[in-house]
Amino acid sequence: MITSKKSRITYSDIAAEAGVSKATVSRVLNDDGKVDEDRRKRVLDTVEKMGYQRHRAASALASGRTGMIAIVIDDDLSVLSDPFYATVASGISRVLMRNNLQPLLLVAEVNSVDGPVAHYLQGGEVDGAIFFQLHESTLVRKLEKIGLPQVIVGTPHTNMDFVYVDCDNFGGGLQAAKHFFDMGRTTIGTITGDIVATAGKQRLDGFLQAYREHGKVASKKLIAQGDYSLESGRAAMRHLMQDNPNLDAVFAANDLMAIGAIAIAEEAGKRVPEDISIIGFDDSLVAQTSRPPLSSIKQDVVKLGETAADLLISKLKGETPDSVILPVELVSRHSA
Amino acid sequence: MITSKKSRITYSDIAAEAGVSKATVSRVLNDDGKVDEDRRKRVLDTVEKMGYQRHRAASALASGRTGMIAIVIDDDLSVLSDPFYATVASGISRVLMRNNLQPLLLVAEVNSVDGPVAHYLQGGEVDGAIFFQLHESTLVRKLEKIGLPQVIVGTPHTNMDFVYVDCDNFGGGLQAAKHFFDMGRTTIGTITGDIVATAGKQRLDGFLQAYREHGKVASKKLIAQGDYSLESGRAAMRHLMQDNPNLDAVFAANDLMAIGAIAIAEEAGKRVPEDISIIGFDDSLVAQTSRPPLSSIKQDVVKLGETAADLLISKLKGETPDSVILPVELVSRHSA
DNA sequence: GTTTTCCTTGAAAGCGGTTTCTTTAACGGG
DNA sequence: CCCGTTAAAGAAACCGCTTTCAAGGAAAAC
Repeated sequence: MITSKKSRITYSDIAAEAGVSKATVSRVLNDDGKVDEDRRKRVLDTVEKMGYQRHRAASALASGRTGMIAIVIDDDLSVLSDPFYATVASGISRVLMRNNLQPLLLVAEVNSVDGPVAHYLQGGEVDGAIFFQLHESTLVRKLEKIGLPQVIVGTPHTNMDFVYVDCDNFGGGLQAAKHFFDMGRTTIGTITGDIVATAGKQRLDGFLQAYREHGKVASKKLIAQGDYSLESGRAAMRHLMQDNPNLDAVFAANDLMAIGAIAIAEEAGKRVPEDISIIGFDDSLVAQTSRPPLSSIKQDVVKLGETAADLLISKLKGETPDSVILPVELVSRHSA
Repeated sequence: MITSKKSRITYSDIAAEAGVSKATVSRVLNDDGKVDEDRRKRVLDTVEKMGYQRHRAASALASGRTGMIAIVIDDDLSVLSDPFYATVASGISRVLMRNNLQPLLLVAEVNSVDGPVAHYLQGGEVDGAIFFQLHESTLVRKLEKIGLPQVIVGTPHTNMDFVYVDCDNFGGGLQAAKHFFDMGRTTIGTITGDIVATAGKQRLDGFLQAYREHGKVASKKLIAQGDYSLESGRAAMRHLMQDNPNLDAVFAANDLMAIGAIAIAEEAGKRVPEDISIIGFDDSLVAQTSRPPLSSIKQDVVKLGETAADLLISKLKGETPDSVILPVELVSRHSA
């Protein structure tokens, strides 16, 4: 046997060894069907024996399919400190690799419709893209027109028929508020996130729904706006306590604001959870390290990524999958 | 002008339009030099005018260079909740894109020398790889032999001549302990991280160095081992306080353990920072949300990623860059 | 038994760049 | 003014895989 220096093994080698044509090898390796079972087996054995590895670039060039999926993350500083993205990405990565697809990480300014990212995605360098929820969906819309398969992590604002996956924000708000009612709390406030964005709005809507289900209406004074930052949580809590002397429960749209709220409550001499119960959202690390440990609405973030990848793969196959809403769950710690 | 349906613009188009050969176009676009300035300009103008975009796969096939860089992250659950990785990755991504390279995200089990990741990296699918510090460096060693350019984020255990980038762990420990001495503290303890791993060991060594510079030696009772988890921080702090009644300062090798330490100190009736000062490491989000806010050693994590990418690009050019240690800085909050 | 149809198989033409090799042109020296 | 030398430009081969197309053989239809 002539061991060639270090030249890679190609279809020609396989074909020669297995006594078939390159075309047949290709058909076998791409599950094209229409191949005699004997030959098929022979090819597969040879592939295995010779340790063949597909040359992606060659394949991409010939077929037009690159096997690359872009994970597009808007390069906003707030993104960086949030473990959420890394966790979702790991879920995505796992599923894609299992399907022989490569996750391409694009951290960049996404806002412009003809920035580098836009060009890149339109240039046929990827077979599909997974976007994280974005404020500006013009790019997504444009790519949709072009026909690039995409999936969005998070609920898009505009209710266009994008395929997306998100956790049950509404249900989370509902559960939190219900829990308070079940505890016998009466004056339940909420600190919202950015309610222009969908997640913030839905969490608030769920919260309001719980009031409705109890035949009540949440007065405006019980709703304070935040922006997901610690400081905004503190400010909002100050307003809530000032406007509602009997305040005995607060649902914050994320953990950071919840922690700010706890701090303010205790500074005002209130005990948590005895006097005021507090529930956050995300069940992040800070929820566990806070004192008292923060009760929080938990979402399965890895699953979020896995689902996004599954949806995209489904689209790649030409199917038209429905968007997915993943369930959330209240993790009871000490604060509620 | 005949506008072809949607066929992409190729070298042939450029060549025809500019009145040169494909070869010349290639030379211009790859900075091969040796091209007449006039033609060069003409080609570049034409490229601009026609909105040409390079076809990566074709380029990769012909040249053998894929333009892809793997970012390899060991798929360990602990990874997922740590924003560190995402932040580094964003730094990497930014620099790579600027250099027309693509970051490929590989989140997978890295440990095996012939697992899928290993095969992938050896298969010529990427031009280089950036590893996050790993316990098992056999794979890296193997790839080094093969000649794949790689850079490691974090200090490798084995002091082989891998190129790596890390923050100044030693300096961080040193600074923290020095700060305590400068404050007039006398009984300064430390809670170590995993001291089998390099970072943990170096932070401890820096800490010990401060003692030495003050002509003292830290007794063994002042060193408690942790494993970076909140609970281990609590346990270690209990030991420290028990063994050292006069304990008045603690340097913890990460923020999470520092927060555990604060909790234990306060439970024991000590005031932070009046009775006991505490400094953590990482300056993570939890340092800011903790009460009292945690003083911490801060590293520039984005820079870490950018540097890693710069180093790799340097290697790609055939240079042999030196490893880099980035400076750290003490962020004073309330706890020290 | 012969003709038609269906289906598997192989040959070959790309896919869009890169690179070697050859040609052509320019320049300087004798 | 001619020849040798050097440098830039072009032609063409090639990278490894996919896919069309035509051929051939088996099965089905007549």
